[in-house]
Amino acid sequence: MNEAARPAADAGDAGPTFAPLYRQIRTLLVRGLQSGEWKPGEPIPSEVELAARYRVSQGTVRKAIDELAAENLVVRRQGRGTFVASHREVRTQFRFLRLRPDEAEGAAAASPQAAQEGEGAPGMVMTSRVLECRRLRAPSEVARALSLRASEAVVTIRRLLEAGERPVVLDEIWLPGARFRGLTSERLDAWHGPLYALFEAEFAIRMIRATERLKAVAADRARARTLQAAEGTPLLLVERISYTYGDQPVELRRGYCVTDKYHYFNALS
Amino acid sequence: MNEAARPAADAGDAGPTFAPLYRQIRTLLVRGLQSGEWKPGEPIPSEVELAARYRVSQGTVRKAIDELAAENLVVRRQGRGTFVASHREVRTQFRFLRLRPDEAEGAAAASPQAAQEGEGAPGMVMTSRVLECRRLRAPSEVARALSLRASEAVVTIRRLLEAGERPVVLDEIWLPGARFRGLTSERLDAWHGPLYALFEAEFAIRMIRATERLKAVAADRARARTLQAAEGTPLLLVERISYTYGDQPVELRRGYCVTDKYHYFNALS
DNA sequence: TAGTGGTCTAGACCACCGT
DNA sequence: CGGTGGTCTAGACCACTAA
Repeated sequence: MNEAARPAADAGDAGPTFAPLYRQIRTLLVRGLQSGEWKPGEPIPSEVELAARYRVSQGTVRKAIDELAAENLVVRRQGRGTFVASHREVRTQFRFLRLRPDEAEGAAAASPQAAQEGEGAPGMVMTSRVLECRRLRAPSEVARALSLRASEAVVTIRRLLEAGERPVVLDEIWLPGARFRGLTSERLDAWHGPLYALFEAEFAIRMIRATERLKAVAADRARARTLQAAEGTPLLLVERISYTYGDQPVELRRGYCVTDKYHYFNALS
Repeated sequence: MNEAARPAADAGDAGPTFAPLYRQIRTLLVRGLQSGEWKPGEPIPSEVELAARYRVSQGTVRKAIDELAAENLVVRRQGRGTFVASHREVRTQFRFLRLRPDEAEGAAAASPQAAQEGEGAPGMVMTSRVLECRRLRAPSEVARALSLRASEAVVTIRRLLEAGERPVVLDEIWLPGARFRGLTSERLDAWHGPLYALFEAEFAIRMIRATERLKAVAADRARARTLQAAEGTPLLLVERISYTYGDQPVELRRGYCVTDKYHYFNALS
């Protein structure tokens, strides 16, 4: 690929976009992920193989993959290959769960380096209890967040995260109904593990990034009761929108957290 | 540098550490930043010059600088050079301020791509009012957070961030006294701009990363008054520890935020 | 125009992994 | 052992910036 027509990959054609070669390759790789050509947990072709396929040097493929790895779309494993990231693997399982117990941070405090990465959730043994799961027409505000037409079908889930007997988080979740056909209370009860792993395994939807807005709010009567807290207790409200490939919003989630013994962790760099 | 003794830079010697060449170069560059050889806002030597100095290829220097750029220690500017990052520049000024007004997110919501980066704080015109600045012996808990000996000298600052007439954040800050000699209330009043820019300009201390723990708490009597809110109002407590080069903690800050019209923004990826 | 970072290539060798 | 990602080099050309 170094004679003519540089700014357009000769395989597939990434559209009339002018971008460095490695970005075009990146786009092609993302398409492969999005289309399911390579599934979560599976390896993608080796660098030399991809270089041959796209008629570019290995270095160029490498730079494309570097970006995907930086965005956690893919995981490199020396000597083995490059694998499609999955919420089913322990390593990345709790990537989006930032709530941690206040104590047990001894290690983190001692080595700030380790705390910097949002890695792992030590001793985070929380059990999930589904309170409700039903289908309804999207409230306008939910429809807006999920880029749906007004009153399109959505699935809503309410569930409680508990540490031992102690309720910690009340999640209220909305999902586009069209993408989550067959999601029922029974299906949820039968699943043990992170929700995102279920979505990935059963509905072929992988969350790749999210934005969150945090506020402190007072617990209303109902939520206070299910969280076994006093009405008016300050709760940490975490409003999240999660996106799949192509920046498509596929989840709106509001988590109400009791933060007397837990905190939301974040690293700025 | 390709005949002998690969795993040790021949200039300076980064210690008995075995690491890829580019990491050793990276270490040397960080030392240059830390020692003040290159100051915030100034350019570091060009890639070819550094390659010559350290006797490595330009590609190796490049990879080292890539990492520094990814960590925001340095900023690349095509055609001009690579510059030491500074809190005085508009681009990176509010890198650590995650509080945003609820509305005015139209743009961010429309293009999630833009919202992903913590870039900029649109229309964030908050004025700072210093309520208190004095020196005292560190409470044990503060000493621990800042890695100081018990009851060593610290400076404490209390200040209010206001949007118009409306108090939004009450900050309680602790700094190691030894590093901040001459920091007084007058000095703070005379400064207009971010605190971190002042620290950088007057005390040669650059914050490069931070960790935060967020909780929802009820406003006590005193804080409720200074925030012009009712006692018991839910406040978002942001407890931050900031670090300079070498992972040295140099600031403990507790921010109490009124989040009825503002929220804390975060992007997960 | 000269100097800077940005892209792309080709090839060498190393470290790690599974068989 | 062969295959994979990881490092390092050398050189070419491009895009941008400033004088």
